[in-house]
Amino acid sequence: MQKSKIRNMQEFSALTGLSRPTVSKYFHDPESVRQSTRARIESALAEHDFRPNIYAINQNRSLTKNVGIVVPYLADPFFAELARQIEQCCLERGYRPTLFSAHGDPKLETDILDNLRSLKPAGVLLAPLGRASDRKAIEAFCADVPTVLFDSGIEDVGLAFIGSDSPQFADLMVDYLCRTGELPCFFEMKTPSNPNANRRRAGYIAAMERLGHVPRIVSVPGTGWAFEDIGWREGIAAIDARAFETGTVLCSNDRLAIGFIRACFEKGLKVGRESSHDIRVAGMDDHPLARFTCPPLTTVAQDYDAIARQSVDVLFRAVSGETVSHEVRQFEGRLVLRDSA
Amino acid sequence: MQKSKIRNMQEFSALTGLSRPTVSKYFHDPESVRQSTRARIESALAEHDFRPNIYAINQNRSLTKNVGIVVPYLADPFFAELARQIEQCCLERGYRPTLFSAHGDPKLETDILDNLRSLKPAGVLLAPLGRASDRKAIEAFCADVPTVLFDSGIEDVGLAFIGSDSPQFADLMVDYLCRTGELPCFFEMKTPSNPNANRRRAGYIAAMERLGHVPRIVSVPGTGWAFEDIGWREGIAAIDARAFETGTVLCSNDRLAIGFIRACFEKGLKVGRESSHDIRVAGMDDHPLARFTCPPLTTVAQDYDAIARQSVDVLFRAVSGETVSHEVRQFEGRLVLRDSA
DNA sequence: TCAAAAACTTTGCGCGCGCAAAGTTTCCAT
DNA sequence: ATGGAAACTTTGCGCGCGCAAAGTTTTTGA
Repeated sequence: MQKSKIRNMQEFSALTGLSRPTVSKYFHDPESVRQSTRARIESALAEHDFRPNIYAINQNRSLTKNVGIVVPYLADPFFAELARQIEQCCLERGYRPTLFSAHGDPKLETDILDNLRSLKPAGVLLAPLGRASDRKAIEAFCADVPTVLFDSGIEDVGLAFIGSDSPQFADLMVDYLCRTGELPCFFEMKTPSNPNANRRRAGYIAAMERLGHVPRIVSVPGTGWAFEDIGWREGIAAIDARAFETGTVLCSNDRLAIGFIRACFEKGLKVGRESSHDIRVAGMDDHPLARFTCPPLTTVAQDYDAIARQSVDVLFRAVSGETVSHEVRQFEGRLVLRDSA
Repeated sequence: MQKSKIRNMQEFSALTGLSRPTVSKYFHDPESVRQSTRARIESALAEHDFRPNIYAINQNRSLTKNVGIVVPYLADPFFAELARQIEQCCLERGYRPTLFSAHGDPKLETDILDNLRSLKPAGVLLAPLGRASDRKAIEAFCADVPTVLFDSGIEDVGLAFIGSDSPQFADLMVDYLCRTGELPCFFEMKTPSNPNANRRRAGYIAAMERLGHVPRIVSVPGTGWAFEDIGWREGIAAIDARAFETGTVLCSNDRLAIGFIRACFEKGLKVGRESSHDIRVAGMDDHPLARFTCPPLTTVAQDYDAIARQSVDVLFRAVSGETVSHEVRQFEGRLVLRDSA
């Protein structure tokens, strides 16, 4: 396999003695050419190591193997992990995923969608920013490109919405917390960046009322995606202000909880479920690091695997011609009992 | 701005009454066409909302605005954050970054590089997997495409290496720990995935010897990128085996430390620098979540911003014609004193 | 005012490849 | 052997756009 200056398929095909389209056919499916032809190509390949230009391929293909994956904030380990699993699913099925992060910026999200059109993707998996998203832009995009929304849905937009059953998450945890100790207060950002926060609050309220309790919500200021920081700073402020009427705090998500646990630590509040502890703290998501707080965080686990697998599944079913009516699939959460609550 | 079926620049230029190349010129630089021409294009644009296909552009451009960013494992918040900053730097300079993660897989890393050639990037910023990388593939790639290595270098490969001064990291922390308490043991993975681990161990050994102490290294088994998990499980095992000869543990990186702190918590060891505590724990990196352990983690901060900025800077200097001799820039770490040590 | 210079626009070709239709070879049953 | 289908290969054109050279218009200077 020597260094070579093969610039394109034409040049490569020349030194096999075959025509370019035949070689092209081989690259599309090695089995589709005669055995003798295949051997000639592969021996040439062994010496010259040519690879077709993937973007030129996709420019002309009627159906490409490209898949776009868009998440709102990739530096959030939750999305990083989910994106990773989705990428793997796509690769396993022989597709070419490309990952994009909106970095929390609606403008960037729209730009990404615009660029994605140029990629001519077979389909797109999109976790929208949520409230901040340019809804019209997303609708327009979904009308043009087969798109599955995941994590956060927009009513009747896209082929499907695959995510978690946010109210059920809250319900599950509220039920557990009420059964086992003091009633939970709900700790959240007043203007949350992540899109499921409102549904979680609603779920909390509904669950509390169902059990005959008065919801107690502590909404704190803060914008952006530095949730741990907000959980910490505003957690301290809330503790100082005696904002929590009970000794149990349900955080809107694990990252907030991670920050809040540090706040408790600093204020000398011992977190845990034993009666010797001062406060119980729970989160939601089963963030990759939720197992590593001290004490480890009790939370409701998102089914990463099911969301990834199902999203990819629905997308490829639709792409391969199956007519799919707008499907909504919200996986239930699983209570993960650790020591924090 | 009505929905339109403009498929390409030709169609678009037709309804402005101009030729396609003129419109192309406009998209390349709106100032480069006559004011009256520009007005015509922009009014047409207002009605039909056309955007050139970015991949078709890059197929033909002699110098594209594409930049490839490759990291070894994107679900690691350290790389996610570094990649995010690099992306921002590229965007600010009018380039189009595309992010790739090797997901810890050398084969995937090579595939990514091969695909990157098709993108015809102006340049690539690559944080290699390290020892696991296919060194030849990387060398060959760097010979063809202007590439800056960051985080982890390969001798004399690429335009430059921009990273951190790993030995200095260890030196800084060892010095601090020795000054303020018991001598530090070094806690690391025997076969680490992340590439700087060996240099950190070497730095630890050198620093200890410089200060006249005997290095004490605890190397634990474990593969892959679930460092917290390894730090936790193997941390417990090491504590049980009384592997640490002193009450101070310097972890090879923050993620390991996060796991190890949980191990301490479970074993009832109070982590902290006061004499009332049982053990001091320190890390390296200033991982995004290092501030949120309990107690917050004392560590050596990588200069994310400098690494991102400098990498992008060197790359674009080289891309814009400046001849750059292989530059190595290793930023010093900054001691971040928190409460864990 | 008018020719030369500058600024701008258009023509024609190429990038690397997919695709359909046309041409060729191979295979098999008769 | 032979005709015809099946399998395979080639021809010709198109994708959406950049680029250089050629053509056109506008600006400049004496």
